[in-house]
Amino acid sequence: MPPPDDLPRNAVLVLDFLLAHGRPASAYRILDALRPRGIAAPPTVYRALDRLLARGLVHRVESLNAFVACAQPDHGEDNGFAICGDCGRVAEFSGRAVHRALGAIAAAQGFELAHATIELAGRCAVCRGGEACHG
Amino acid sequence: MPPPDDLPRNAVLVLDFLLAHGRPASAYRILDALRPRGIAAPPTVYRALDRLLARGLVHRVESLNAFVACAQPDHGEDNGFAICGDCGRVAEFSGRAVHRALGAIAAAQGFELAHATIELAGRCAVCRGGEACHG
DNA sequence: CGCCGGGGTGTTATACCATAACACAACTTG
DNA sequence: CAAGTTGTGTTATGGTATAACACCCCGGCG
Repeated sequence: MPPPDDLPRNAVLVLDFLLAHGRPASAYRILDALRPRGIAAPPTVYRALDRLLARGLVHRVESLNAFVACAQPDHGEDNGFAICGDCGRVAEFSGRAVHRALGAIAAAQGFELAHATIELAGRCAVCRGGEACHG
Repeated sequence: MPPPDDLPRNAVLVLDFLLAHGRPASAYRILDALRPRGIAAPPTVYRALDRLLARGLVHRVESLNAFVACAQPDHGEDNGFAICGDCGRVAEFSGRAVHRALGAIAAAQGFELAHATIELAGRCAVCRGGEACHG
């Protein structure tokens, strides 16, 4: 199931930008960044994001309405993000253990779990260290 | 810290609607419902929601960009929602155990956890039962 | 009384997030 | 070539959220 590297041109542009960006970016932020590279309208960005999401190369961060490149495309479906309120970076963790626990909670209510969204807000180790974080 | 019942008029209108509605509603959905009651513009709804969120009487469902009344305002900060993809209802669970686990995961990365967002997508027991769920 | 201040509200305008709908070019397959 | 599929470009629109400003009500206080 993992991604064969036959991505269309626009998807590559978007993925490269997100990887370089190193933190979540909104679709319109991506659009602005890629205008010089020939991307002119929102649907182009969203189409590229759809492909990348489908392959697990990018994740959506619900609480930010934003998207982030996945550093390790080999993990499962259910990921968590620790979102630093100071610098905006996210640390991703593959929440398999958490997922199991949540699956049990859901099952106890007769709920059939398809996908879990787990997002942690707080401050990352760098920002806690006292340094301003402008990276 | 729990809510003394001195809510402003508009907050009461919004909360009553959400309680009656029984599932998440977007701010604009709320606005439409309350237009006959004299609410005319988005900021009015968002102000009421801000109050209700601050008191824990309402929760935001990130993955739906929507809001839902909290049936048991006595639980903690970190809640989970099990969101049925068929009928749109959510079951809320107070994820204290989950929160502890997530806190440990975050701490292992030096992350200071302020708030956890946990949302499960899937199908609820009613909809799994085969009945169409139009409630 | 006259003044001030704060909270809640109303209103307009605007920014940001996301997608529908249609047209077109490139490619491949029969 | 005709037909189908995939990626793309473009326009227009709908849904979500907030900034900025004006107003009213009410309570305190000189």
